[in-house]
Amino acid sequence: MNIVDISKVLANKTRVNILKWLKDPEGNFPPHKDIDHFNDGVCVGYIQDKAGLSQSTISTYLTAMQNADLIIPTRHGKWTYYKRNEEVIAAYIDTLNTLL
Amino acid sequence: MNIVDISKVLANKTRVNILKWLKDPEGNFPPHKDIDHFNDGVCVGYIQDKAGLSQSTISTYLTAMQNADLIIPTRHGKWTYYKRNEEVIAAYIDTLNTLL
DNA sequence: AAAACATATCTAATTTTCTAGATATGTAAA
DNA sequence: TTTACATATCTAGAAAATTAGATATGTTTT
Repeated sequence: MNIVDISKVLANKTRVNILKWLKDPEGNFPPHKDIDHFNDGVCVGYIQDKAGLSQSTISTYLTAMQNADLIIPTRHGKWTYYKRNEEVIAAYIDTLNTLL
Repeated sequence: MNIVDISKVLANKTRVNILKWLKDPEGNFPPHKDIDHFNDGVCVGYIQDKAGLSQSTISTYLTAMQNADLIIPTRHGKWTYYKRNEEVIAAYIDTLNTLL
């Protein structure tokens, strides 16, 4: 858990929004076509539509967020689903609380 | 209180260190020559010495941190002292806790 | 008033981030 | 076994961040 790397992720409105949206997938995204739940998060295409940025940009963002351990990917067929890594998010805030 | 602007400040090791150091000025800096307390924080020169970066870089960092409302400047004679803005720091962490 | 000192701002070079188009890869459908 | 589709990676140009030297500003001292 790296404060600077995670802060870099949060230093961008779209990436902060993605984390917020993933907190309530049912409320923020349409249902998936292949599965009827959001247990593994949301597919890239939906996130892209909501963010209004290009496919490659969103993929780059998601990869950076995954490298910072903020989100967890799961492959379902041809889709990749991303969900929040609540442990790391909580640990980050906890660290800010004590160390900062 | 802007999440992205504050996160940009935290996206740099030296700036995070400055916030940490300012949490305990007595423990991290030598006493000032003109005054015998740290009520208004620490002068720029001491922060510069501790960080090991150039005067202009540290001044630029401190200005960015001040623009994000993370620190508060006070002028004493020819020195500028900087102290933490605890309200904004707490509000930032609070916002992360609920919104994020 | 001049010199000295602390800090801020200007300028500029280097590095990093942002962003998207083109292309590659992996999976499913025809 | 092509074709279509979803996502990832490559490439590259534009914008922003990093950093320091030079210079300006404000304050104190001589």
